Amino acid sequence: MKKGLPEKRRCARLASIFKTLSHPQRLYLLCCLCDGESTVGELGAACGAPQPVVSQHLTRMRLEGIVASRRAGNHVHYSIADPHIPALIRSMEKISHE
Amino acid sequence: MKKGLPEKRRCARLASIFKTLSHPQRLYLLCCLCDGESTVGELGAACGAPQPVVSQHLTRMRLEGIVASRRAGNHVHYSIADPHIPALIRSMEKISHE
DNA sequence: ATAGTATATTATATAATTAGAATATTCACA
DNA sequence: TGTGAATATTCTAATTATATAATATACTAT
Repeated sequence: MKKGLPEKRRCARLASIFKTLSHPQRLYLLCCLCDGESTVGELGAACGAPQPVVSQHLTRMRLEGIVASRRAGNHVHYSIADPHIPALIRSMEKISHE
Repeated sequence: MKKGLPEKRRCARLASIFKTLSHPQRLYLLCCLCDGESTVGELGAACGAPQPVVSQHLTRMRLEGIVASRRAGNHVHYSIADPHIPALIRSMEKISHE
């Protein structure tokens, strides 16, 4: 047992974030949002998924605190909420280009 | 649709890695391994899980290419296989201390 | 060969996630 | 107020992940 290990409670929280990132479409949505905010419709077009599915994924990420939403008319704009996420995604993009 | 978005195939690969990281015990094991290689027994003691469970988690991470193993006598030493993982974990540790 | 220790595998029951379809809500505007 | 567009919610079936227990393998030393 070395120093500096995270507590197990904290591991559970971080694992939960990873779980939220562990779906290909959610990850793609997040990558899109790293370029700036988008509406649900734009995101759906970008990832080619049916609207309810996109909405479900966004809701899940919002509940996890990863993205935020604001309504403008009858569009809803989503954006990255946790400022550490883009760096995490950049770290991730260096991984195994196999 | 902006430039520089990862391909969907690549998102699937990266999401799979995230899924592997999305279990509290696996994440804890990885954090332990960031301090250097350890045997299955040491890891089991560190995270307080039964031996078969630890072994299952390690096998899964090995199949994903995240860790590697070498046998020495009847101990098996595990270590981080993908050199980008520690950076990914450090990025993650900056996230939401809630 | 036998016994003991360390690690790995398998089986199974349970729980969680996912896709897909249907429907509901919210808002703008005629 | 009523219609259409954008988004959200709910439900169900199918899939996948997990925990637990039992058992198997690999190696060392006697």
